[in-house]
Amino acid sequence: MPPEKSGLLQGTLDMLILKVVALGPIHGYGISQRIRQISQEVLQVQQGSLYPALHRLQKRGWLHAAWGESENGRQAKFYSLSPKGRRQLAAETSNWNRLAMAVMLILEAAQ
Amino acid sequence: MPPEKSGLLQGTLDMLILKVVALGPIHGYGISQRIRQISQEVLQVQQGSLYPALHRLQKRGWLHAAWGESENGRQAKFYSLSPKGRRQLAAETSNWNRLAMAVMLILEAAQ
DNA sequence: GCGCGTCTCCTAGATAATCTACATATTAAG
DNA sequence: CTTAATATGTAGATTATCTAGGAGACGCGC
Repeated sequence: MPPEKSGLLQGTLDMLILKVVALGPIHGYGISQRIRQISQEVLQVQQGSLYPALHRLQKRGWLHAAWGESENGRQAKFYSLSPKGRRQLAAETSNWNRLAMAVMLILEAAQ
Repeated sequence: MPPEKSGLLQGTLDMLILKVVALGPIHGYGISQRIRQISQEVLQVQQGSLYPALHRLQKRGWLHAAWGESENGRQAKFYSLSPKGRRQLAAETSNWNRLAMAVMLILEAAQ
């Protein structure tokens, strides 16, 4: 039963990445740390999910990537949000809100 | 791009079904209607998702099924929640709350 | 009596996201 | 000198959900 060990809600990864990148240019490894940190250790992005997702988002023109130097002086690929990515983030966020509210309506339905 | 046409948040269907069944015995077709209705048309469960899910939940011992007669006098399979199913619903609900709160933390992170 | 929409069940195959597990290189710390 | 952390990546498995079918029964309008 993998659902309970899942560190993510399926379908939210793209949105989470876009949001974190929207806070400022950041490299892949940093994105996963930031998501963990902001979510207080609740959300954990596996590397096997992270990198394919980054490539996917880049391919769709939502992220731009450029090699640079990390805080520790290492080579790292820094991602930033394109205008298209910004629009996508807005769309996904509003969709998430609609759906999450709807789920809560069900969960709070009178016993 | 299927994410925006999705009538569901991936991974929540089992929980939604368990919750609706927890409100009282109900047949499959009724479950999908009820989810749509309570969610104010936001959540839409396709039949191709619904029936496999019901069989899955039954197989895991969370639901019990029995043939009966619907409100319209037709043959319908009525589902009810087993004790195991009740525990599962509680677990999934608390997990959902944890994850949904964490997602919101990210989405509300300072710009 | 016919056709149509709705109710109610079902399955097969496609799609796509995420995970596990692996591989690699560099640096810091012990 | 070896382990942990930083940083990137891929291949293959798993699994949920969707699309697109099929089927039977009932009620209603004509």
